[in-house]
Amino acid sequence: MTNRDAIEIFHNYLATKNLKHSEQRMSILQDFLDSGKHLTAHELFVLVQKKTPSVGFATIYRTLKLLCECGLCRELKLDDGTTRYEYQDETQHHDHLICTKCGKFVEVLDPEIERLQDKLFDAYGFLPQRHRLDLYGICKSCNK
Amino acid sequence: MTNRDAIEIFHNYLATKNLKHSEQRMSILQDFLDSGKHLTAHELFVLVQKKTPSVGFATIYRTLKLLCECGLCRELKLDDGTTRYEYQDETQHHDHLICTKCGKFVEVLDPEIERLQDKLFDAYGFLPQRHRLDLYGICKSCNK
DNA sequence: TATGAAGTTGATATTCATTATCATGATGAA
DNA sequence: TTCATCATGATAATGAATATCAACTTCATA
Repeated sequence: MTNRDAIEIFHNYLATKNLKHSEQRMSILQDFLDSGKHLTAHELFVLVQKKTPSVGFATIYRTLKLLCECGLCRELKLDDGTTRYEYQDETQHHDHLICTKCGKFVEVLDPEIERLQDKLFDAYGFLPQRHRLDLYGICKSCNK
Repeated sequence: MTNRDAIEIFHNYLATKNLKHSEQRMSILQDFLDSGKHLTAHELFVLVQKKTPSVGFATIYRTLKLLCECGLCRELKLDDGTTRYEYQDETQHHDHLICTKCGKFVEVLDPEIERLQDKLFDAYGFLPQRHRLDLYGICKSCNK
């Protein structure tokens, strides 16, 4: 999915909800797309402020909420209590390897694990909705 | 592991840290052990207050922290933002199936998934520390 | 069993992330 | 251009968790 696609998804979502465009929303989306992934709200705030200093903190949260609603963003509540937001390509689910020293995120996917998870849902009579797998460890460069 | 074992672990931990026993700590541990698992701090607070009304909120948090430190308790930060504490039998790691309607927790374990996770750590050169797998869905009784 | 150093407590203040409020400003269909 | 509606920034408010502090316990020692 290109940035253009993402922007269109956002526009369409605003349209269906009778919401309006705004410079702030576009600016936030742009920085969100351009930046590395897995930002905190505060980190995104700092990024956006560089180009659009007038943007307020509340608008960051409001826009992140919209992005989550339209599927472009995923909210990650980590075990250390922080919340991070990552750009989500709907077509590409993944889990995370997280370095507990430097905070590095690696996106991983193991089809076999995914399959076994569905088997677990099934075994307990659950209707699967989503899952959350975070693998915490120490990355190669931190482990020297 | 019996409750008696757990209490001994807690006592030993206090001893090694030169910490003291107290009625409050024992009362909290007892309720924590007796109750169902996966309590919020507030739920535990309410439980404890029934028997020991004078116990303050801060002491609940302080004691939960100690219990986590000595391995009797695991803190779960859930995707809905709530934090729950579960009694942890060190010998028995498990993951969770969580019903998004009624909040039911089912403890599950798939040795094959565990094995594949270690393979993932390995494939990316990570030193494994821990992981976190939450499966969200709708349980049988909520799906009727 | 009395002492006292050190740890513990409850109440409360504080912090921090997030959300709600509200007066003012921006958007866009007509 | 109008104007109903929505969005915004500033700020207040919330809620969970932690820090502070004076008063109270604990427990090793005398």
